[in-house]
Amino acid sequence: MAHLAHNHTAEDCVELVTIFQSLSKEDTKTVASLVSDKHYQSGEYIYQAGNSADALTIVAHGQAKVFQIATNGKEQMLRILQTGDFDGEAALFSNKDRTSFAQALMDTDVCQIKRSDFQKLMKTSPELAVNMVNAFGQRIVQLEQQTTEAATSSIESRLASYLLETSAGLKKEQFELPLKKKDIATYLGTTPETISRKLSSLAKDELIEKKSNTLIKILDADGLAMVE
Amino acid sequence: MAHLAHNHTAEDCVELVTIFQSLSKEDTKTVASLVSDKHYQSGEYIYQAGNSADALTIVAHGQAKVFQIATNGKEQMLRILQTGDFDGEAALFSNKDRTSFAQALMDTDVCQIKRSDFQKLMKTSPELAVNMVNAFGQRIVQLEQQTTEAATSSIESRLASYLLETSAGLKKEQFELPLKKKDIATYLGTTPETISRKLSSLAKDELIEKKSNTLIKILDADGLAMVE
DNA sequence: CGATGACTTGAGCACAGTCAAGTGCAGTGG
DNA sequence: CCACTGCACTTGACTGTGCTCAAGTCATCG
Repeated sequence: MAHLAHNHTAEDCVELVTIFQSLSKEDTKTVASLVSDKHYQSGEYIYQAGNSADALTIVAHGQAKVFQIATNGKEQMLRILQTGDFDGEAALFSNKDRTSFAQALMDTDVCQIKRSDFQKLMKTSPELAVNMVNAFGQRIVQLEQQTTEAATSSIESRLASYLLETSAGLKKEQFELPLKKKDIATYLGTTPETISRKLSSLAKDELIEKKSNTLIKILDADGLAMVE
Repeated sequence: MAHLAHNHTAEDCVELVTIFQSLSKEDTKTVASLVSDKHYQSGEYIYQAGNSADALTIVAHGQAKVFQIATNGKEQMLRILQTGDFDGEAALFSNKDRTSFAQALMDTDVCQIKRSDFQKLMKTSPELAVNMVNAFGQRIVQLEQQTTEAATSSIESRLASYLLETSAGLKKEQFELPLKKKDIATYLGTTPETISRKLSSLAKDELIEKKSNTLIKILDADGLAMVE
């Protein structure tokens, strides 16, 4: 299945990803022809630290987590890739090894473009290059905010923000937590025990309601935003 | 002085900055003609949050700190701009307002290129665009590491890493701290008091020597790297 | 020489991490 | 159909890191 030009998933990828939007029809075709696609089952690794980072990875369908292992062995989640998201910061600028892991959280289709192909493409399509710079810029702003929030806010506040973001992303006030508590914990730089306690605390303050173990309803969004 | 093409500082900027290296001679001239330069005294703000972010900022000579103010009012340092560094993640990809501040830490010369000029330039010079993507990629990797380290390591460990990085950057085992303790504190997400205590602690363990208030000598680099 | 700001040191406290025991649920096999 | 295993999660008790507040020292500069 992989490496077939113009197959269904490859076209999906090209259509899905913001950096490829606003490209000429011709460019779009070229991109599709360079894309290879692959399927991963829940729990499988899409790539691992130490792999040579030689491809841009696009999630065509599914969900994956990207994380690093700190020197002390602790896991730190960097981001969740949803359908349409892509990853390849490191992949595209050097021959260096990857420093992070990506793991499928459900059955997931991804597309990949080789670094060398992509760099060639950028040189011939200024549109694409500009889109790429813009996408990276947004990612940098988002990372800076994550860093700032992690360093200056309490866990409870970060958890509240996380719930608001998740709710906004799904456009629902009531939703299933898309991650295991363990994963939420590493995302927020804390432990599952603390997540559990803080969720109870937020529920006690009537800011959220715990419908079930994984089903959360937001009762007071403004209140959540003001958690210190 | 500002807005004069081909002036001395403008050429400095173009030569200094990695993203402009490996450009054709012609492109280099074009860049230089688009650059405006400005001088800031120690303590002056180069830009502030809320300003429209419409220019790429390059440090031609001097040093500046870039920081954000968290919602709870705490200051978080994002990075130090040294001679040759540039800043403009947000500046270059949208018309959005800035979310961060940049303040000169000494007398500092900066150059600026307007967002619109720069985007035009990228479309005509694929080389530049590729350089830009690569530079952003490196910044993203660095930010991800900063996030991971902040979330998973103790202050003492982060301080140790900071000292090692600073030492490596200056290529000296003995060096003046380039920042006030207050600034180091916000950089590492802590307080001046804690910095003071942890430095004493590292000195007691004979990993460093406090020659004076601001002069540090690294005694045991391997030991520092292993601080938990 | 006094004033200002940077830094240090100390005491008390709170947030959140660790460790440990227990609960609930899903999947497996008898 | 129920016991058993494994895993995610919860809850409790304890501890420690690092923050806050406050007082004191030191250095620089007018």
